[in-house]
Amino acid sequence: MAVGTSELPENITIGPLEITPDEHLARLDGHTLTLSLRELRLLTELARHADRIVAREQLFELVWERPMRPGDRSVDVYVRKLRVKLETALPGWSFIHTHFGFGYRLSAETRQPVA
Amino acid sequence: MAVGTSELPENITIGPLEITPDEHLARLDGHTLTLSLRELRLLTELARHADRIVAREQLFELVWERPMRPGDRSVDVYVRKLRVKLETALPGWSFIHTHFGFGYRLSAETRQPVA
DNA sequence: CAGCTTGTTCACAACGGCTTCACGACTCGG
DNA sequence: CCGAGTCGTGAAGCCGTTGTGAACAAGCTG
Repeated sequence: MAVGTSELPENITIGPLEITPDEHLARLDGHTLTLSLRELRLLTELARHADRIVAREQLFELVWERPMRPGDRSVDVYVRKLRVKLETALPGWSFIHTHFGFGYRLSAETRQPVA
Repeated sequence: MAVGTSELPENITIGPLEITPDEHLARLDGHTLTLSLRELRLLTELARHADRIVAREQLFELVWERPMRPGDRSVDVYVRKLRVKLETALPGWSFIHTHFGFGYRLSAETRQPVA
């Protein structure tokens, strides 16, 4: 596979979460998620920076490909949408973690021990 | 693998759905479906890409073997016809899933937990 | 030719996605 | 414990996409 020409989005696995940006597809626990374009792109960017905090502004620019206007809440709104869909598809796990004043971080964590 | 021209269609099984393109035949839950040529070909192409999203245009070109004109709704209409026949033959399951802005995806899912 | 099936196209209804706003809950420094 | 700023959340409005029923044309069969 040629690497480096232009950043090809590749498959990403974060615990039970698998993302295949090429195919506009994300699966959780084997179950295909129904995501809108923005939702998928946001999830993809979070996943590409898994376990690291991504600043809200950086996240916006990666997904929306334009600078974020001050006070724009779009990222929050889409984080919410993703959280709902992820929680629905796989209850008991949490993926998107808020870092107050900084941004968000993606990592697969079980809220309860997997009993 | 060469793609497209001379590939012999093979039998495909997607959950309770079995397709035998050779015999222009599709069975659902043991029940033989009555499909027109277009319907069968559409279903077959969806099945060949099971669990993946097939873009509307790609689907059209696979089935109609000519480029899709902008605004052509044929795929939608035939998806509808297939959905009706599939639902009639096996209520409670859904097979053809819409991915807004991209296309369709075939996978066997029960709407209600199989209690 | 009459009747049926298939395929195509259209028009309108219904739905989904994106953006923005409003308000309440929360966090943190002091 | 307070206040300012940040985040969570639900909903409205607009618009493009998809769902749906039906009309119409073409071909086949008896």
